[in-house]
Amino acid sequence: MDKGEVLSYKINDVFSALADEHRRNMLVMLSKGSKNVNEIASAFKISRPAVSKHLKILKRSNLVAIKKEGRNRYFSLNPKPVKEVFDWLKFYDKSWDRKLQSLKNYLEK
Amino acid sequence: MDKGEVLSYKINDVFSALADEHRRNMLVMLSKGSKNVNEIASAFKISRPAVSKHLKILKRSNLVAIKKEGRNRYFSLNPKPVKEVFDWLKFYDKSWDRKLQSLKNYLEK
DNA sequence: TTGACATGTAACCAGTTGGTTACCTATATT
DNA sequence: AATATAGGTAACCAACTGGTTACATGTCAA
Repeated sequence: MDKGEVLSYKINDVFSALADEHRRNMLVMLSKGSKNVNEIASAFKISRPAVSKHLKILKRSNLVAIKKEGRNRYFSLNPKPVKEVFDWLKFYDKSWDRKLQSLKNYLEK
Repeated sequence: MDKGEVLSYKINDVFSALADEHRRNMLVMLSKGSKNVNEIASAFKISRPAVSKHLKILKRSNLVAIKKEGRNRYFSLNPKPVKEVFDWLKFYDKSWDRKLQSLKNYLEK
């Protein structure tokens, strides 16, 4: 019912795309270089059409880009939507700089 | 089918909890102080039971904590799961420090 | 103790998700 | 031209979501 604000346009799609283990693992795969559908599918136990559906959802959220080459479709990572996620999450602390610092400490621990 | 890894336990719930505009707005509300169900519900156009459902999902993801006081239930923000989200997202860039810096620049722009 | 208030739960509905198998199209290969 | 390969689409199913209204429970107040 709620159509969302201008700034957070499509951020729903980004969050729900990330809310699945298979899709997150696909993104991790793609972070090591672009791959075609069969290369991606062979790394998972689900069927290839199921993988196609996941890739469609990742495409919808703009987390991946597609380049056609003959009969292959190469998927690659698009980091831009992640910025939106970070941008939204900053509400969690008004002193954003301090947050980044404590987060950095946390990750380095 | 996939049960998830130890480190990302429940992170699915965090992402899907964040994948709804109403729930994100509830979190923003709570970032300004704890509130009971009616205070939260009165800020939205949906019914109170619908708000209860959203709060249940936020509770499941551990993004909020509940304190009972008489017949009121006060909801407050729990920032811990957000760290898991940041932790997961760091795969996006091996040079995490640089990422934080460019992100900081982006947000300050 | 009677009633009002705060909140959760049940039953229902329509739409979406994540999986399957079967089939179609397009591009290579021989 | 015939066949193999890459990948999308359709039809189906069970489970979950997000909303509703109606009802139940627990606590405060007159």
